Amino acid sequence: MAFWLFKSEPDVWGWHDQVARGEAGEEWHGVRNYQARNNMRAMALADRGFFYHSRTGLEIVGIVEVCALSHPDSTTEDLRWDCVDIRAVRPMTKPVTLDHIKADPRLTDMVLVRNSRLSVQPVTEAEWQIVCELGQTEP
DNA sequence: GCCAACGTTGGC
DNA sequence: GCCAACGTTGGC
Repeated sequence: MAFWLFKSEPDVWGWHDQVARGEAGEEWHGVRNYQARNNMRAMALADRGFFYHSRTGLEIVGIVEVCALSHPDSTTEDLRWDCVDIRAVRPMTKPVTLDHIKADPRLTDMVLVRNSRLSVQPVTEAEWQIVCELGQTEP
C-alpha cells in the first residue's frame, strides 16, 4: 500500500464536505498539474492519504482512502486530466499543523515542506507513521 | 491581501 | 527547444 497527501482549501472543499460524502466518496477533480495527476494515476485501491487544509487551516485533518482508480475528470472535456475518488476514513484525533511538521526533524523531507505547491503528493511510510503518531491517530 | 515560487504557454 | 511573460498556488 502507498501513502499520499491531498490538499484542499477548506472554503472550497473541506474535511466536512468529504465526510458528508460517506462511503461513496467523491471525485478529486480539478487538478490541472501533471505531477499531481501522475501521482493519482499511480494510486491503487485502498491506498491511504492525508487530507490537508491549505491556505486557511494549514493542517492535516483526516485520513482518506482511494475508492476508485484514476479515471477522466468529469469537470473537463480535456482528456489530459484524470483523477481518483477518495472517501473519508477517520479524522485526526489531533490535527497535525504545518508548523508542527516543519518543527519535526524527522519530517524535513516531506514534500509538503519541500514543495508547497504540489496539491497531490506522495508520503513515505515512515512519514505516514510519524504524522499519525503526532495526530494520536490510528494509521 | 501580498508576493515568492513554481508551472505553463507561446513566440521566436 | 529556449525562455520571457503570464497565471496560479499557498504560506505568510
